[in-house]
Amino acid sequence: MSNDSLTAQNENFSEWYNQIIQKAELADYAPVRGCMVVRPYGWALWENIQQALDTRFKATGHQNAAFPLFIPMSFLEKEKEHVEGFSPELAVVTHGGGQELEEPLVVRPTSETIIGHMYAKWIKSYRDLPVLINQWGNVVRWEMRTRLFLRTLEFYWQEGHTAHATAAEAEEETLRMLHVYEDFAVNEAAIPVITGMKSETEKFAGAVHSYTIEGMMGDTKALQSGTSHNLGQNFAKAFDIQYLDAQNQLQYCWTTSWGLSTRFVGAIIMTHGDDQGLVLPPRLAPIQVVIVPIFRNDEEKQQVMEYAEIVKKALSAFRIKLDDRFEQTPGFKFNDWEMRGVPLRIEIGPRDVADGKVVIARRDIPGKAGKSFVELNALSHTVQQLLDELHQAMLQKATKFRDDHITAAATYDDLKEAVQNGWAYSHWCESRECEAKIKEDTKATTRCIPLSQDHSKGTCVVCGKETTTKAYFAKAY
RNA sequence: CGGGGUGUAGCGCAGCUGGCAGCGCGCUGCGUUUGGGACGCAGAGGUCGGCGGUUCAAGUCCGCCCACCCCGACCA
Repeated sequence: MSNDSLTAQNENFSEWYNQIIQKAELADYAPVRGCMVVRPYGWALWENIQQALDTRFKATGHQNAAFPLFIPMSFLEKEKEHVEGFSPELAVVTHGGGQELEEPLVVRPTSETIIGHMYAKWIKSYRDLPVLINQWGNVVRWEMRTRLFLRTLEFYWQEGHTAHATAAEAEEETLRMLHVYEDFAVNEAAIPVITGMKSETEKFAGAVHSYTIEGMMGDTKALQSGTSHNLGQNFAKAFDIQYLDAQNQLQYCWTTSWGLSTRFVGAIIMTHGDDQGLVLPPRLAPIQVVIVPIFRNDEEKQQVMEYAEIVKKALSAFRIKLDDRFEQTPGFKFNDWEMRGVPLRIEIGPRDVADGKVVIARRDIPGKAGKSFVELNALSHTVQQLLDELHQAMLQKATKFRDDHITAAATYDDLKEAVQNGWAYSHWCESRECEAKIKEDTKATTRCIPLSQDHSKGTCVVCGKETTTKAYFAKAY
């Protein structure tokens, strides 16, 4: 909307991020501290994320359902680690209908407890298992410091909750959904992520262990972009989720939970954005192709608009918008749509009408270099091809950026240096003490113990103890 | 909760030793424009964060309060 220059550079990254969100009209601040208003353009992006995930959930046998926003306080208190983890950030309702409530209600920070309570009623036999349910909804966590999309008091997400007959099945499910998130991130959002396990200190409150997809943002900080938890029998025991097995023996279930939130919108912004603004991954972009008509007089306007309608029809398989704002100049629109991250722009002027062609400009390649002429009859095919190329190019660029900023740090000095502007990948003895020392000295935390690693022998980067485990260390959002 | 900062038009800001409330962008109307952020003319838009004090006179000086932002602590 204005010609203020933006720079996606380290010292300005935070400012850049906020400006992009405002200017691209993704979200706005609500009149309540820490609360976010998601605007239509931002919500359209979220809806595409929802759809991409939902398709994958259905394909893996999950069903959607809805559980209440309010949870009795006593439910939260049933799982010890869970309540300890969440109590500082709970919003509590004490009054309803003008009267004080007998028992305070918690606005759900997550739904393990109430869903666990229901599962206990629903599950009686091994024949009832597995239960595979997902919920789309909103949750509230009273965070001290907030950032749009990344950490807000209220956020939108999906939370999957499953119950299984055996530990092995639960673990299988936990990893299956982790890989669903990985597949989504890579193949829909063009965000390369590292899949791994969270350390004991970083895991979900109440989980046996937690997995994460970890992404590197444009300022090299890490973002936990989705998580999958193996809850073991912790919640089954707290909520009496039991079943009779084939030998008529009463058994506790094994449960999992997994979630991905509107935080992922922040991941998209911070992974792909550039000095011009947003760059949206083609498969999730609310508008994949925008048509900008160019004309000088009424006669040209009529010709160009007629032609533009034909082009629009030819591309009806895509999410397409014809920018018919006559009061704005083409140059303005070019910049406007670039800022909003639209992957492809089609320019149609009198010359193109005469030639039976259009100009297509790629968002990821600035200026003339990203423009090409395309014949009308090859248009649909070319657009599909370009969208795919764009996706691949964005994935490659982000992958290269990430790999260029990961250092295999063998010594503690190397690690301290590496986490200043990137991630360190180092041997670690898995002790809380060494983890805490790194955090104390550098503000970097263990991001994850990656699933794929060679388990070569080495010594802990902090204490020197022998280990075959490596982990990523980085500053994080 | 600690440290720092900012509150003046929708947004971004200027406003000095107190003296008629301003600028840029945006917005409305008309006209000319339109292949990389157009231009002219005419307009609309204000509880200067709030309360109190000093003064002939306060956006400006003093006191208190409030809100928001940034950096910490804390956390997805």
